[in-house]
Amino acid sequence: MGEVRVRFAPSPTGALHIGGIRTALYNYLLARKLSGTMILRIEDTDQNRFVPGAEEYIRKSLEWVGIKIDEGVGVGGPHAPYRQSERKEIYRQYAQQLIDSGSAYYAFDTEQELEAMRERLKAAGVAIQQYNSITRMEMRNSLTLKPEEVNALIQSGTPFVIRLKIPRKEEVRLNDLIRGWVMVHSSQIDDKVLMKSDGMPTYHLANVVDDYLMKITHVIRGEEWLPSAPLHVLLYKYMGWEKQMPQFAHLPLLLKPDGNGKLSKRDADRLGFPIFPLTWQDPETKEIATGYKEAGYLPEAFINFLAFLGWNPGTTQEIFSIEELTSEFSLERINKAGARFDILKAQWYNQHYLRQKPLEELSEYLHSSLAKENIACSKEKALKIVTVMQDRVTFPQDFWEQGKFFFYPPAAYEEAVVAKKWNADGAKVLAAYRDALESKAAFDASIAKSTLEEVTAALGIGIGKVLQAVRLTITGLGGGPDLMMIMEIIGKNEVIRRIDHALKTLQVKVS
RNA sequence: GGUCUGUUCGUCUAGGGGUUAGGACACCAGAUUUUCAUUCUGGUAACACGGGUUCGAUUCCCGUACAGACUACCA
Repeated sequence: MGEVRVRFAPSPTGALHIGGIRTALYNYLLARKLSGTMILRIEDTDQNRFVPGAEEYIRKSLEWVGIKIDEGVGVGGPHAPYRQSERKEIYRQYAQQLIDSGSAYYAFDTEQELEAMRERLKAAGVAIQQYNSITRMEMRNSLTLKPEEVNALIQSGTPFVIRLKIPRKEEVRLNDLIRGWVMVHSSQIDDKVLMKSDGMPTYHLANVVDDYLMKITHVIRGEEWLPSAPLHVLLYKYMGWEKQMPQFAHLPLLLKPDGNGKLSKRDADRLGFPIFPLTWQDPETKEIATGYKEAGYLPEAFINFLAFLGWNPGTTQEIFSIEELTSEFSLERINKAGARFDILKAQWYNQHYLRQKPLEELSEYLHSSLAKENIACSKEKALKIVTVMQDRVTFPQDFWEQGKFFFYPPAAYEEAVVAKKWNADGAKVLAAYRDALESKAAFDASIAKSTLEEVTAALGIGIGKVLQAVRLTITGLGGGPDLMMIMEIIGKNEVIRRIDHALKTLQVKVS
């Protein structure tokens, strides 16, 4: 076999969702694994559903997750254009070829006539109500009309579509790389529209023509396409392209976390997790949907997580860089069954990758994001904070969200902790600790600790008895990173200020 | 309804005619951390059901159930 060529062919009808990204990823992994070419084709043949900005969104999303396009929209290539709306003439020619060879025909039926036909069949108790080898003979098309009539209709500008003439009885077989042999009888397939009355091709025609012309070797797409794959096989056959027909691999679907059905944006909204890679604002409704990127997911975590939703290496290794994925990936190890989506696993991956990040990078991140909020923070302080916080965070923003006490005194003291840990001994120690700290020239974590030890020893109070009260005083919380490090980071003066404040406001509670 | 595709712990999955059915996430417990989290150790938990085939079936075959997709001049 020659060079491997795969394509990701989304339709620009809105934001690309997570399932689409996974499809793109599998295509990309196969291309890289086999030193092939990854093509991006935009399937914008439905003018009604076109959404401005969607194409750019697709490109940016792929870029964010690290999927590089070798050929296609945005990068060009030998088979340009890669936007189907710009290839209209090509499809028209091939549709004509099909008509000439007798594999397709013109149909002039109106929407009402089609509806009436379906109603009639339904009323008669016919199981399938479709335009097929039987019903087409009673419709208005170039099979039932005289050639002169057909010509007259076309000349007069009557809207028409071109339909594929599906044989009445033929066993259509295809060997799916994931599912094995799939057989469908042609009587189950309808005479699909190939060219719409607006002159645009439908997915079926455009897809087959482009895959052929662009020399695609593997069609990797979602399982929702499996039912129409036999139709595509027939198209290859009627075009005379059987030998060049790509191999098919239909991917299992992503299912909603709870209940039944496939994963949808509604589930994501309802359960509170992102469904899009990047934040997307619907140009119509203006509704904003937060993306994985903005929610704090690292692209490497996102990719690792996604790759494992339907694929596994067959070993117990679960952490894979994109490079490792490309070398281990294989179509054979893709599952058949749909995968239920679980955001908790994505969070675990994120936490893992975040911990692998170099401290310098994290502190740089913290420093710059604080600067954006106009919060003063030296680089040294940022580095200390991320050092002490790194193994407690899941998302980068947690450094700030769970570490506000590094910048502000507690706005309130956690009720439960006050009730349980604040006591007279604590207040007594704190008052003495405050004075002891004030008298010391130097200050850091170890001095903070030794001073506290001295004070508690002098008062004859166990340090464990009051430590939580000290923490409460400094952070307002019952848990957090090493207290002595927190004190070092905020500095002696701030520690004293917070103790004074706590003594003033919390004292009353013990009297 | 019809066609097609599926079905191993709660979830993602490994495995495959004879296994203590393995791992990960989640959950629970213990240890460490004079806090919480981390970390470590341990634990609960699965072959949808019914028939075959077979010495033996979770694994192969057939049904049933359940689930999903498709059934447009949408992709």
